[in-house]
Amino acid sequence: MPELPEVQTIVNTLSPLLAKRRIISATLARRDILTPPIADFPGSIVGRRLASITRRGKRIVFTLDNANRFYIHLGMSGRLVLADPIVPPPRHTHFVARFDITNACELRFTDPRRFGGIWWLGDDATQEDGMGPEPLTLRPVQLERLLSRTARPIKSALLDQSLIAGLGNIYVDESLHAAGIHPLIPAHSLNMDQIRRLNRAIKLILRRAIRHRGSTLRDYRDAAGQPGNYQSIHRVYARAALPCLTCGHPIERIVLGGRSTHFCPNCQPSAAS
DNA sequence: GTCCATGTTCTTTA
DNA sequence: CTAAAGAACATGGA
Repeated sequence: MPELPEVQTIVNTLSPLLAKRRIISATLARRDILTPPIADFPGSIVGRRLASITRRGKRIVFTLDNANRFYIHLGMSGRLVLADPIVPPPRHTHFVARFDITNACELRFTDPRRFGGIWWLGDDATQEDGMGPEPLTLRPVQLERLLSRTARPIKSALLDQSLIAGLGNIYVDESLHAAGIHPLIPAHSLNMDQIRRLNRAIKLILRRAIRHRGSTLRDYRDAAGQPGNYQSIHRVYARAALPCLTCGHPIERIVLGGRSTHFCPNCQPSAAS
């Protein structure tokens, strides 16, 4: 599924095209992707202008001109694509919206597995969203604070959206490798030097991934329907048994918290360095 | 048929 | 109480 870089790529494309535009039609093909199941979601957004499209964690947040907000989460297989209405929408297209834009295109939310969906937030901007800070602006002292509170493996801690927002399985593995930190090390036992390295590595990896328009393993597409390019330069993710691109040692794959976890036992020693 | 998948959340187990 | 493991959700590709 899309993680922060993929979601940011979509937002970067959609925002200049759709911000300040008016929604002229909306179709919710299946109600069960909407949380909470408000009575008339299309009726609540048609006729309004989009004030902004932004990213928060892995969420794509739409703010209307009347301060109502909703967000789309892409789950594992979700896509949010602008397409020519002449072209029939693919299977599993659950939501479509049109805007007062001159070039004929409509916004389509398509999600076969339906782990994603649309969440209606209403106009209360004060409510807590339950997510931790954004990794791209995180300071080492903040990261140290967050990690000091838990003995879980560092990989599990970084995947926890309530601790840090936006990281997923790919970029946690890539960041830990870039920082030279073993995924099983308890989060609270990282020393300050490791935390600074990790903080730097996360930002470096995320920025690089955004520059390459994200990673496409299978389902991810950007808002124009194009795959990302970053998957071709993953250094550990999905490279089990292949030589580490840094030292040549075979990449190891373990299962941690039910997720595939890839690391180089040589570059990422399990004992504190 | 099997296993696996970019996520989240709930339940079970220890 | 905490935390880790496991299962569930649903679809499709290899």
